[in-house]
Amino acid sequence: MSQQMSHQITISSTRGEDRSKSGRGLANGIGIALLDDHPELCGPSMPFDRNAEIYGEGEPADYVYKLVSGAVRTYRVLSDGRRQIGAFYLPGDVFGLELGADHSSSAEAIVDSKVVLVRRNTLLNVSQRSSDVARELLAITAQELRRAQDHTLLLIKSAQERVAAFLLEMAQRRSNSLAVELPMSRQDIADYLGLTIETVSRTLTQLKDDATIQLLASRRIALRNREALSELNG
Amino acid sequence: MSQQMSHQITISSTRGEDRSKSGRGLANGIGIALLDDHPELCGPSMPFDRNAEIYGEGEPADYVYKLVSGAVRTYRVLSDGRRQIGAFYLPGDVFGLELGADHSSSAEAIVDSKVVLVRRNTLLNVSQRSSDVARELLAITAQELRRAQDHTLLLIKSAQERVAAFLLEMAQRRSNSLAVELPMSRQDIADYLGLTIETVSRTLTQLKDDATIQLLASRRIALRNREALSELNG
DNA sequence: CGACCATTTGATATGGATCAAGCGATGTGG
DNA sequence: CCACATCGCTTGATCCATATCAAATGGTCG
Repeated sequence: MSQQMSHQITISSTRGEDRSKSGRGLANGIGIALLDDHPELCGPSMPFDRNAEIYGEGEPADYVYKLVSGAVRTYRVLSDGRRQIGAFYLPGDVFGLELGADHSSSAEAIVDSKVVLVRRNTLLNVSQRSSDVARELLAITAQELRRAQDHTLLLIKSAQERVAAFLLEMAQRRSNSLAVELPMSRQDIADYLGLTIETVSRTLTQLKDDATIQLLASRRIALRNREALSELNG
Repeated sequence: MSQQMSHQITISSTRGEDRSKSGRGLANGIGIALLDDHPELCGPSMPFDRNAEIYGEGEPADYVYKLVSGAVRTYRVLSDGRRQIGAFYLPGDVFGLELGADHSSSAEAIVDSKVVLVRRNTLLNVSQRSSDVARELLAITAQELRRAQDHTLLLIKSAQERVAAFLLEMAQRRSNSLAVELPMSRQDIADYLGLTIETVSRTLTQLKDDATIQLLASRRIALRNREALSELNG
C-alpha cells in the first residue's frame, strides 16, 4: 500500500465499455449497508487506472476496500508465474478484508475504477462496540468463503462447464437483460477458470456454434439459451 | 441433521492409526480457545462411526462442530457424482460454521470420531454480548477462507505439486516427526486434490522412487526430503 | 484359508495445453 | 484519409499429462 495510493490521477481514457453503466452491481449487497449506514467509516474515494495495483500480496492489510465503479481482480501468483484469479469484484462489492495482518492476495483494477478506503483498525474498533457492524464483517467474510468454495468446485469441472458457470455468474451479477458485459480480458477469464486463453476462446466459439450464446463483441455476450448453460453447470 | 444425530453409538473398531495420538491437532488453535473459554456453550460430545454423515449439504445449519478425536471431511458433489472434498478436519478443528441458514457442504467422519456440538443460535447470541466471541467467530471464518483460497491455488498445479503440497500440509498439521499418519483413503485424497486415485497412487510411488518419501504403510508416510517437496510446492 | 476392499501397476485414450499463424479492431503517423 | 503497427482474440496442428479401462497385488477380517 501507501506509495501507489497517493498519486493516482484518473486519466480516464475510458473506452465506453469500461465504466459499468449499471453503476451498482448487485454482487454483495451486504457491503453496501455496512458503509452506507456508517458514513463516518468511509475514507476518500480513490481512483485507480486500468491495471493499477490496489494492494499487493503480503503487504499490511491496513484498509478494507469498497468498489464504487469499475472492476477489480484479486489474484495470487506461483513462483513460476502462473496466476490464479480468486475473484472479480464489481461496483458495490467489498474486498481486501483480511483477518491476518497481511493481504493474502494482490488486487488490481481491471478498468479505470473508483474505490472507497476504510481503515481496518477503525472498522475493527467500531465492530467491538456495534454488534451490527461485527455481524456485517462476519457476513462479508462468510460470503467470501462461500464464493471461494464455489470457485473450488468450479475447478474440478470440464472446460465447457467452467465457461458456462462463469457466464451465468457474470450474468447474474451484471444482468443487463440484453447481454453480459465483461470488463475483463480473455486472459483474466482463463486465469479465473484455470484454463488457457485458447481454451476459453474455443469454448466460447463452440457455445456460439451451438447457438447457446451470441458473441456481440468480444466482451459483450448475449445468452441465447440459459437452460443449456445451466445444464452444463451441473 | 436431527435423525442421524441421535442414535450414534461408538462401535470403535478403531484400527490403531484411527485415533489421533496427539489428541490435539494444531490445525486451528483458535477454535480451541473459543469453546474452552466458554464451556457453557458446549453441547454433548457425540460419537460418529466411520463414514457416518455429520450433516448434509442444504440442511439447516443449527450447530457448529468441534472435532474432539478422529477426522472429518467436508465435501460437495456435482449432479453426476463427482465429489470435491473441501477440507479435512483434525482434532481441535472447528467446522460447519455457516452464515447462511443452511450448510453449503456435507460432513462425514473419516474414521470413528467424537464431535462437540454447539447450538449456532447460542453462539450468535453470545457473540452479540461478547466482542471476544464475535472476534473468534470472525477469526474461524477468516481462517476457513484462507484455507479455501489456498486450496484453489492448489487446483491449478500439476499432480506432483498437488500431492507434495498435500503431504506438507498434513505433515504440518499432524506432525509426528517420524511419519505422517493419513486417516483418509486414496479416494479421499484424490477428491481433495482434484485427481484420480490412480494418479495419486502413481505420484506417490514416483516420489518414493525419487527417495523423497517412504511408504511405511499405505496410510503412513515418512517425508525423507522435505526440501524436494517444498520445491515442488512452488 | 478365502473373501473383500484398498491400493498399485499397466495399457490406452483424450481433453486441454502448447506452439504457431491468422485476423480484426483500435490507434498512430505520414 | 489511408498504410501500418499493435494488441487482443480466434483458429489450426500437434503434444502431453492425466483420465480411463483393466488387471494384479496386498492387507484385513471373518
